Amino acid sequence: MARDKTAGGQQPRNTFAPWATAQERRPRLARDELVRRALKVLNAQGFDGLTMRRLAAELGVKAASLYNHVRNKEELLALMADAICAEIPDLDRTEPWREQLKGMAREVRQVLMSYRDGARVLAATPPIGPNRIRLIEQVLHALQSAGFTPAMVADAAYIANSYVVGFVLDETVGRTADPAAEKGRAEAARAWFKLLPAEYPTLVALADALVDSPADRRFELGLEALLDGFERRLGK
Amino acid sequence: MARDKTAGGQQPRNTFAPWATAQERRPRLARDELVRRALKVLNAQGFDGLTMRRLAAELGVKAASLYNHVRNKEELLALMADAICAEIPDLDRTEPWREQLKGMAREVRQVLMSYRDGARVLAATPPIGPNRIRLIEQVLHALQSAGFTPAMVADAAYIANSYVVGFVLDETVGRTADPAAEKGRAEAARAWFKLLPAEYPTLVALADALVDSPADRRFELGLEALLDGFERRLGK
DNA sequence: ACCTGAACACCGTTCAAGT
DNA sequence: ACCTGAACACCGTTCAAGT
Repeated sequence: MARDKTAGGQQPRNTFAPWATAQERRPRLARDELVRRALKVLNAQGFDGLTMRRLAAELGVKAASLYNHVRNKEELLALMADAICAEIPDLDRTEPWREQLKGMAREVRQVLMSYRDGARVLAATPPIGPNRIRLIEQVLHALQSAGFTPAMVADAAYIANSYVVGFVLDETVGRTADPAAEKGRAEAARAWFKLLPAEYPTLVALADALVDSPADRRFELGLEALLDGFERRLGK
Repeated sequence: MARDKTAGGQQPRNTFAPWATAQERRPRLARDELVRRALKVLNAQGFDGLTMRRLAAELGVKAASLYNHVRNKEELLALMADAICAEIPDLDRTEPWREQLKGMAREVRQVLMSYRDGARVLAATPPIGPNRIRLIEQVLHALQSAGFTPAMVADAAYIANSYVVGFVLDETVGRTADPAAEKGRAEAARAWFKLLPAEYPTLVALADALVDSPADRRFELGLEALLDGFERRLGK
């Protein structure tokens, strides 16, 4: 009873496990579909709204069924993180190391921003998926080829990753999808800054600069600053 | 019934609300005590284990009572974040701007690391408490006095904050309190790195450098790199 | 002014039972 | 091989009721 509530469709009734009857067992497909749908729920509900029960409902299934495909929510999140990273393209090895790292950082930020709370998924999850490792490998390679020492390669890669994810995390927190609401938030912040008591003169004076600082420019600035610092240590 | 389970003590039975009978109403004290205890629960149980119900138990009270002192858990977390920031000392205005920022960054990291999941509390919370604002004011002042443009002051302050919090967040994730377990984790990571398939030659080659990179050195490196980058833009 | 009991609407996860 | 019902041990939050 109560079947077919999920989609409006002419597709098979249960879009999650139709292959079970349609052909050979293909557990791989099930997992991929699971993750795809989990990302859909993430975009619709946000990180805190992504729930095993809601994902199950999205799949037209009961929550307990999910545990046939995934050990627990932690594993689901790890799979989601890797699926997100799968969208990040390979580095272009023909470019100089600085350009390679810059491109990678921009791509990571862009992909993370294309999902609601994408950075939170990455931050909540150990970097063990094949796609994340692929990216790490490439960053390490670019730095090593540039002539950095092994210790410096390791540190620079860590730092670059933590900068990008931390930045997007910061950028995302308390953010809404609605651009009108965003504008309201900005104006409220501006007014709030300007009304601060006199103990905070610099903050009041810089209120406009703080509110109007575009995240894109800020991201580039921090990135260039970091790369400047790395470059300076190329001879070690 | 079942009173006095909380402490082992000769203090008043209910250490949370004794002032209610002891003297005038002092709601301020109650809030401070609430936050103090919440931080204790945080250290004992971690961010995910910090629960309104557990905090209530720690205070010898039922969960519903907490809502007399705090609007909701979000507000509690904001108060906790500000209490943590209260421990971070003022900048020393007699020092050059670089030293001031470096000192602040180190202090923030140190204080965040002194609490279990301290960085998660900061990251989950908007920077609106008086102590956080005090720190922002001081960083802005240091940068402005150094001669950076308003836009650059705003960006550099944002970036510095996001670097420090992001770094500690990264540093903390999946970490345990037990140093023996930490050592085990490191060795497992080393072995895991070395066993990666041949598509990841750089990662395998750098396994030792990656595992042995001390977080302190890494933090300093990223910090110096950022400050180098900022300094380079002093003339704008 | 504060605390409590009881409830509401949720969580993640397990497990015997079904097909 | 997979899904379900039912349960377990939790969540945050509200609200009428007590003192």
